[in-house]
Amino acid sequence: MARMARTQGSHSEITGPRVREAALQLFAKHGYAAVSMRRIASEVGVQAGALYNYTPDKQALLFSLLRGHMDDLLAARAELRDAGGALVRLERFVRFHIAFHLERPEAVFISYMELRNLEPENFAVIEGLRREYEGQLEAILRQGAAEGVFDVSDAKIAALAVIAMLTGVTTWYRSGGRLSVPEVQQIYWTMVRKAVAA
Amino acid sequence: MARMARTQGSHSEITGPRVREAALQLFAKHGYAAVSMRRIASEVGVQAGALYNYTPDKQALLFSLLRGHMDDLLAARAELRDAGGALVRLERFVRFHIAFHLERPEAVFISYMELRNLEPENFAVIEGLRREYEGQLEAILRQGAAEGVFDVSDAKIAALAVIAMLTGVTTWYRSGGRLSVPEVQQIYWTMVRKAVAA
DNA sequence: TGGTTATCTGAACGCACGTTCAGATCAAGC
DNA sequence: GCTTGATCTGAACGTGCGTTCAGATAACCA
Repeated sequence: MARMARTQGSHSEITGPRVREAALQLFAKHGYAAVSMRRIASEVGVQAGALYNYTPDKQALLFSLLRGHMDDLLAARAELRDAGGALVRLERFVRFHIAFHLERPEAVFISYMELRNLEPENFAVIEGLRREYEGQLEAILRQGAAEGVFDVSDAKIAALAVIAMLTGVTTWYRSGGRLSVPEVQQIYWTMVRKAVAA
Repeated sequence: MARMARTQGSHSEITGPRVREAALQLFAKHGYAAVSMRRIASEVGVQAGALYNYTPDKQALLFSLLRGHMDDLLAARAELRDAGGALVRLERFVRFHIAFHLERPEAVFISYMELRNLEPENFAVIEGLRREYEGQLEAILRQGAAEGVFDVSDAKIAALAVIAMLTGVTTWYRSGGRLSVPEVQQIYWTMVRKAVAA
């Protein structure tokens, strides 16, 4: 006797997140274009058609993942206490950035790699959120320059350089490896502090 | 009257490089998996079948591009004078890395993005070449630590951090923009020098 | 318990993919 | 100028793609 339609225990609150999680992992591992809807469905344990209960199409699924990641990033950053002198603000930023990014390496990966697979208007949205985040670091660097504790000839470039350096941890860090997250934070914070110091 | 086969002016010395160049540009812009052989062929002005005079398959084409890029990188680096104290060696490395990478942004891009589309044994080759390059910077940092001019707690991590920061220039630099290459080199060299200074 | 809605299957659609190959045409050397 | 080999066309192959949808079944609610 064939099971032909709605399956036992099926629930959108369960299947929905599983679809997103499977897509995230597969996109990170193989790339958006290389992953088929059928492959995502098979990971979830469902037929391909069922995915369309959760996304209007494949592109929207990718965008939703990137958008969610950027929203999470900005929300987590907004929850951080952010008062004080430029030096302590920078230290908080550095430690936050590393911890946040090491917690979700797949989302970080696709947020950098799959931008080009976004339709132009979707791309613009993500790009805008990213610039907002970069702008926060830039503001800290400017504050420090004004306070006289930092010496950066170009705050915008310095912000991009620091973020590139910090985000790079996701390419080599392996949990359970030689270094713990706090140790990594300490190493990078030391380098950043010296790099921008007056 | 239909032109049916070999076309006028066709030459492997001409078509071959054009195939590689078209593949490089398209892979960089849209990603390996998203670019079809037909699309590459159309860019070259040829039918898809003709590409197979120049590569056994699509995967080999990608690998050849990455391999060529890494070989170019190591060869160019090897041509550099590399004697002297750690400080001047580091400065040479930084300026070289920026100049080299800004000259071939597409190759840099795919060398980082399309690694996951390499078959395991091809991946291992590229990974090995990359480690060799990273090792050269690491050695400079160790030398500087021994000389007492650098203070880096972990030379391997510091090397990766510096390379990530430097390579990041390719994501924002636009030729004809606000900054010239020498200006960019100066900004980054200043930050790197301070970051690792004793 | 019965009716309604949410969820999923299975099949189908047209299309594009990577790759192969026989045959046509051009370039080059004698 | 003819022959030979290099180069390309055009068609074809099987496969897998994203997406749609009618119908079947489970979950839910009155």
